[in-house]
Amino acid sequence: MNENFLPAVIRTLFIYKPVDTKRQAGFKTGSVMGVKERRAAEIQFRLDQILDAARDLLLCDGIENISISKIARKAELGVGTIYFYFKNKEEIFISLQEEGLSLFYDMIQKIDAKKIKSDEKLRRIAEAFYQFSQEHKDYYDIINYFLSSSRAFFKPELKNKIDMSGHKIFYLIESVICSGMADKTFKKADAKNNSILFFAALHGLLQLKKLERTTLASQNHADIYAYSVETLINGFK
Amino acid sequence: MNENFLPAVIRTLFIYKPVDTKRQAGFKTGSVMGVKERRAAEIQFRLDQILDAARDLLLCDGIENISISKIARKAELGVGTIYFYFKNKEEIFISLQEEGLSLFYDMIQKIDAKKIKSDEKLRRIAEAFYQFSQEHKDYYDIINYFLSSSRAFFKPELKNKIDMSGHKIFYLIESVICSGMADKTFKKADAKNNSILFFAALHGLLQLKKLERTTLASQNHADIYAYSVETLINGFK
DNA sequence: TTCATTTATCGAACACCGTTCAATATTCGA
DNA sequence: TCGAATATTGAACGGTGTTCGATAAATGAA
Repeated sequence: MNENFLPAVIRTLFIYKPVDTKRQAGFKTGSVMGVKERRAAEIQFRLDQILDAARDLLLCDGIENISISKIARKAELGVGTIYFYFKNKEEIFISLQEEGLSLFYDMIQKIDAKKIKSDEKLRRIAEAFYQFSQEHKDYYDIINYFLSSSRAFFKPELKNKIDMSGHKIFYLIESVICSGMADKTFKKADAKNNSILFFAALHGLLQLKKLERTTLASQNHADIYAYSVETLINGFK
Repeated sequence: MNENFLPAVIRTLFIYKPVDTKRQAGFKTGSVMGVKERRAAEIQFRLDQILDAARDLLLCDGIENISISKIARKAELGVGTIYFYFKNKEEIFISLQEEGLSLFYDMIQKIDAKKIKSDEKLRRIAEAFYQFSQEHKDYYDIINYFLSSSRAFFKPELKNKIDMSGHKIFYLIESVICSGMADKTFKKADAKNNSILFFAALHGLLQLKKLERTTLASQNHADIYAYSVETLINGFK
């Protein structure tokens, strides 16, 4: 049956899913919402719909198994519609990466809020990073997707979106180190550089996890990680 | 023209390239080489032929633009032939990665051979790593391809091949740190753990290079790297 | 030499992928 | 009510990695 031969109103009510889903979500023409607002809400609805599908796929099947056609099928949309809302696959990935970074930020932000010494904060942040890479492996994968991609640089606008979320994390670590220097827990040094070193080292160590049991030999990776965290923190003191 | 209708001998001499290339390479039937040896040499010849093509593509067009069909075209072989000599694309990549690791090993091995203090050796190794990531970017990319892939683990046999080359590098760094501990340049500690931390930190820092000028803000990446190397080495003292 | 077996080569075929685009439907503002 | 703008679609495109049956060449035993 070719749906296109049905009167539009019938299609809208019974077949034409996109509109139908919007209706279900409670969008109404009328005086409650202005036209502009409703449009904005509808666009947001579609963006969420697509990202929900993409996130499902990420968390279920892993980053390697996300494809536009799968996203489209799961979101009950056509492939072309995806490209109406996102410039390309990378842009969808960036949104998911932002979710991941934001999730991680929340974790370390809670640690920062605690009334504990700076060195202990760093220790717990490192612990949280390790935990994040294990328990939210898929989000961690998608963060790595950008961090370790071989394309030399991102297009400026994409880069900015990525960096917004990343910057907050670096900044938090830097501020922890800074206050550690203020209360003499840490010796005076370049806090920004130290925060980058700290993060980079943890990141590098997590990447080496897959060499566990061969190159890293009998060593237990978690032990190496814990040892390294202590060594780094001691270096700051 | 369908080559298959030509008598076999004609095809062999004028058209059937594979045999032709082998001939050019000087393989002869006869008493000089045993049959087994010649076969082994021919196989090696094909392996090299394929890897040469793959390496050319890697160094010319970058890791993202290597495809089996391109390798086949460049090597003047059929696609199927590639799969007769390599199980899959990953296996070709592993061979190239081994080349890269071996190249890097040679660089740091020369440093290790010098009669300089251990801390200076580490400094120069770090420098060499940075240099390697810049001047042999394509080799560095293909090393990262495996280090940062999201597939949880490699099949055991592949893993072993990867680790053979990687292990030597870690071992060399460890031995430098070890002898530094012996002559009191470094304080006593777990040399293996320290070597892993050292390498992981450098690796992490190099990955962060692409955040230069945004998340890393105005900071110059080379400066951060140099600072970090000093900080790490000081931590070992 | 003959001839079956093994080894080697090939490229079409397969099932995907990300992306584009003309066709079309819907909504909007005048 | 009627263009214009917006939204949706899926087929089509040119690519990917991999498989496989057809076929040729080399081998070794009879």
